[in-house]
This record gives sequence, structure tokens and C-alpha cells, in this order.
Amino acid sequence: MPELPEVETVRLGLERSIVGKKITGIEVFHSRATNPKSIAPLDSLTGSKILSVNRRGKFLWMQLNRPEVLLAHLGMSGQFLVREKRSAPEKHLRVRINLNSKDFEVRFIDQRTFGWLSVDQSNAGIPNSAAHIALDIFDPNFNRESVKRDLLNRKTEIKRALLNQEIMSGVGNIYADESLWLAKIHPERECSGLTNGELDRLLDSAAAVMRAALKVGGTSFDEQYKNVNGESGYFDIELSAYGQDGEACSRCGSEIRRIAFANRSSHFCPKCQVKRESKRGIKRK
DNA sequence: AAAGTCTCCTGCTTGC
DNA sequence: TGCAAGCAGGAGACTT
Repeated sequence: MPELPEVETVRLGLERSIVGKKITGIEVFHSRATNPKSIAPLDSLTGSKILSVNRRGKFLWMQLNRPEVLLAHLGMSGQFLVREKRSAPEKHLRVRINLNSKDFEVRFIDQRTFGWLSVDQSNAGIPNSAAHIALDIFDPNFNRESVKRDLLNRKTEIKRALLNQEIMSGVGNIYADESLWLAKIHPERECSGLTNGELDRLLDSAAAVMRAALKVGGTSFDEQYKNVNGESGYFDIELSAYGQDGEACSRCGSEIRRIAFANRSSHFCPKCQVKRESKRGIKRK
């Protein structure tokens, strides 16, 4: 599942291979691959030159030598692959971006079809459809104090807030669980009940976990994520919480538990991540 | 307005 | 064996 480190890995890969190339045509093979909000057919970008590949949170876009950008989101299973033109089409090939290269092309492959591409207007370098997305923790303009203030004003569980891309972007279910485990914070703690120290620890943890994943090119647990060379995803990131229910916590040995959460699940260590009374910091158990 | 729920989708896993 | 239900989740529409 592509979260910030995976999307950044894809961005880096695309940047290395396609900046400076010209789009010579875009073929769309599945109706859901074009976001309904797209202001024009993808193929209308034919003739434009790719100036840069940018990212905010999990949103990815190509800046072109025209006002419009080519915006993309990988959703659950989207992949961008730089492939030899003559190589066989993948089973879930949704979009082909032809370039002025005799050797390769860019393919968007997506099994679960939650990913999409669109043509969008941009304002001050940010696509309109990504304008509501908050800065991610690696953005040079990321304002930690302002994010902490925002969190302290929320009457919701910290796990939900971490997944809310309008507070801080880039974190999905996997890195949310990993960050909370590293910071020793229970996913169901109310945001407004967290201390300044806990918030700092949590943000430090999120940055550390994602930086480590980025260092090895993004993590993955099935074949849904690949870098642009198509190298399949099993990198040596060791998960401490996500998907580890029934396993021993690597810190204390307790059994990692899984609880239902908003149509999905949270994984945490019941001993390391204790739910406290919000005001006084008294352990309930 | 904030917070919570539902929906889109495919393929794998589980259970009868 | 076969079929159906369950499960996974990003983000936006929708409801409370």
C-alpha cells in the first residue's frame, strides 16, 4: 500500500527517467484510471514536456511546460513502471504514457483501480485537487508546532488524526501503526489528551519510521507495490506492529493485538501502548 | 464544523 | 470441489 515512502520512491524513479522527455501520447485502457475531476482527457497533454516530478503526501504530479499538470494518486495498488516499449502489457495496465524515447515508456498499472490520473490546473505550483492536502513531515515548510496545535484541538482518536491527510499528509494505515508503536502511544488515545512530549515523540517516530522505509526504497507486504523498475516490494523493513497480531512485541515480548478500527484495523502492543486517563496521565491498568 | 460512516474495486483467504 | 462471504484500504461523498 503506497504511503509517503513508497510514493517518494516512485517520484525519485520517475524523476530520474523522464524529466526532460516529451509526452507523445497517452492511452487509457480503463475508465476508472482517469479521475472524474480531470479537466481534460489525459491525451490532451500530448506535446508537452515534463519539467519535474513533484509530490505532496501521497499525491504525485508532473509539472509540464504548460499551465496544466498531470496529477496522479496510486490509491491502494497503483504502480508507475518505466518499461521497454516492446515488453508485454501487464494484466492490469490502465494507462500508457508514450514519450519521445525509442526505448521506453511509462505505464500505470493498478489492480484494485483506486488509483487515478488527471489533468489539473495548478496554483503556485500545487494542483487544485491537492490544495487541501496538508504538508507532509518532510516538506521544508512543514510546521511542527502548528500541526501539534491542530492535533491538540481535535476530539478524535490519534490514529484517525494521523490518517487525516488535512492535518499532516503521507501517513497511511501501516505507518500510522508503526509510528504509534514506536512512540508508545495507544491508537485510541484522544488527540486533545496527548501531552506536548507525546506529540513530539509521535512526530519524531513518524519521521523516523518513514525515513527508514525511504532509505530502502519503500516497504511492501504483497506484490502491490513496485518501484519504477518493477523490482517487487520486499525490502528489509521490519514491521513492529502492522500485521503482527499474535506475534511478540519486539520491545517487551507481549502479544501484538489487532482491533477493529473504521472498517479496517489497528495493531498495537497492549503493554507498551497503554490507554491512559486523558487528564492526569494515570495508567488505567 | 467536526467527526464518523459508507462506497468504490479486485484478488486472495476462509468457511460452509 | 464450489461458491459466497470476508478482508484489505485512500480518499471523497455523504450523514450525523
